[in-house]
Amino acid sequence: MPGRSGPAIDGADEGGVYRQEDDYDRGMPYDPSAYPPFAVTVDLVVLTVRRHSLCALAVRRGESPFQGRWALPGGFVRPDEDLTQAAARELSEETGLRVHDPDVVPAQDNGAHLEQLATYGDPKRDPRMRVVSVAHLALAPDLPAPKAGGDANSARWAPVEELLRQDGYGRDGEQAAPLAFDHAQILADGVERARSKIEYSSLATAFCPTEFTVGELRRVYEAVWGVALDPRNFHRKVTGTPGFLVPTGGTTTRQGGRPAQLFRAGGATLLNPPMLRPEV
Amino acid sequence: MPGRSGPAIDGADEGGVYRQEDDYDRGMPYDPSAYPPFAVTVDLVVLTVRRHSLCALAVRRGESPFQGRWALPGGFVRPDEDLTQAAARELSEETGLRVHDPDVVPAQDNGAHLEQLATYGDPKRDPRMRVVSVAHLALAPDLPAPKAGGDANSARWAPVEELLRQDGYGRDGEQAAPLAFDHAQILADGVERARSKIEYSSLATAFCPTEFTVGELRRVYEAVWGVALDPRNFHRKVTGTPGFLVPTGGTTTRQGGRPAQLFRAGGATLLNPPMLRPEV
DNA sequence: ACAAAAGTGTTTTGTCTACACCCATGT
DNA sequence: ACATGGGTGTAGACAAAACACTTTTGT
Repeated sequence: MPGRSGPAIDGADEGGVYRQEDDYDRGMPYDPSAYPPFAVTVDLVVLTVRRHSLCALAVRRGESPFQGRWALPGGFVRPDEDLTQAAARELSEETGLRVHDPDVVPAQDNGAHLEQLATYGDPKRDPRMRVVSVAHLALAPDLPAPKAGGDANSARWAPVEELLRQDGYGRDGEQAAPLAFDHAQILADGVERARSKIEYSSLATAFCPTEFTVGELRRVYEAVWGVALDPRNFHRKVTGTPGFLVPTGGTTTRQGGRPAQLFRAGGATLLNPPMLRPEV
Repeated sequence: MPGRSGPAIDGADEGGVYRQEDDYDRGMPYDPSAYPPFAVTVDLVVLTVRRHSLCALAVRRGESPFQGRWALPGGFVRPDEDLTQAAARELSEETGLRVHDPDVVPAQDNGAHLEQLATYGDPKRDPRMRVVSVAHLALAPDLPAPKAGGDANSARWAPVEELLRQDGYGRDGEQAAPLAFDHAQILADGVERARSKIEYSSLATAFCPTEFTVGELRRVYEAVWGVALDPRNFHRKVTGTPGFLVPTGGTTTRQGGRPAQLFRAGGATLLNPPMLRPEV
């Protein structure tokens, strides 16, 4: 057992405050002074598709550190709630979205998809204290407008390339300074997760309203992947994948042209065969 | 903003101890009494392939709660270390394995693969206190024998089906009681991650020694997936996938039969085309 | 009439599967 | 000689890409 001097009580050289045992779960009693105090938060990567581009929800920081910079929405986990509950609460507070109930299949309640993304715990990621943040990924259909704290200037949907760009300025002169903390990394990880997951799952429907056309679903894939897809092959593939889409019987011409069939998300969550992302 | 009364200071009804703001990162100063105290740990799902079956490392708990039950190895995150560092330290302490340096490609240092799995934070998952555990997944080649704390009876490699079985007994009369805490769920998630990830990545080589044959790699896939694969097609596929395997020039007859070429892991991490897992 | 978007059919090209068959060693 | 695992060839099933072509609306 390399680097292990004995069966406990390491870390005394950091001030003797914490007992950092290797084997906490072999029987440490509850003693608040016996473990290092961490703050645990949830941060949210909320993605949607607006005007043919993949956008994320960003909130403006009002105070130091990173005052005035954009950040991902997030907040503390409360003592009595699960991580997923905390993320769902934050999501609801920021967007008014309810989270889709996994027991209700297919997802026809217009709720958002929410899943855990990854956890970020670099000791220096927050200069104020040790914060471990459990990032979550939420996918939502296009929403009216962000309404954060009543302050219209404090939250917005921004294209992810703009939020991840470290140089230059955004579309309307918005300064494109890097996101606060390690949120650029979190956002990049969330986008990558979404990009890969719509390949082999029916997740792309989470970006669509309850009823949608094949063309609208295709524009979701095109926006998330940043590629152009052949409408004919896409149509054949998506309607031929069992359980992906169920026709509602209705049609719409809201996209112009010939009336298109309306579909709802089917019960399938895993697509077989998968949607293939074109090569680079 | 449904359910939101104002721009902060919720949670006072839980005793007024913590300020559970929605927007901690908009400027809360460091005040230890201002956030709920969480313990943060890492738990490890360490997988290997032994005797044609997928095995995980389990340690015996010496004290309450769950005294005498098997659990996953784990421990506290120290105040000055990253989550990955904590997991690598625990892995080294439990197995002596070094973690493969991601800068050294291909992985020829016999190090283990280590990645973050998911985070578990149910308020009741540990009866003693609020513990948020960041689980990690480690994949290792077959190892001599576990050496945990010098006590040979306190750690073992066990087939994952045995550890996940909630009824009956193990192979050598070992009681198959459920794993402690929520570790059965964590193990199941880790196994599922490994099973899906060897499909589209070169991760399966992490179960092999530095040099290995195509047959040995095939037996890894068979053990992890629990299926039989056609040796001829597997050989063609795996040697035909660019960057997956690099021949070393040597041969071996350690499996009997005709001498087989030896390979090292190639630089590729993502396999294209992927290895296809046979249908159920 | 024309543009625009929705769908269908067909050809070509490639990959997966199944299995016949040969190769090189140990006993 | 024969068992054992390693490796190649090949034919049929199947899926994907490319694209010609028809359908149904709005203007």
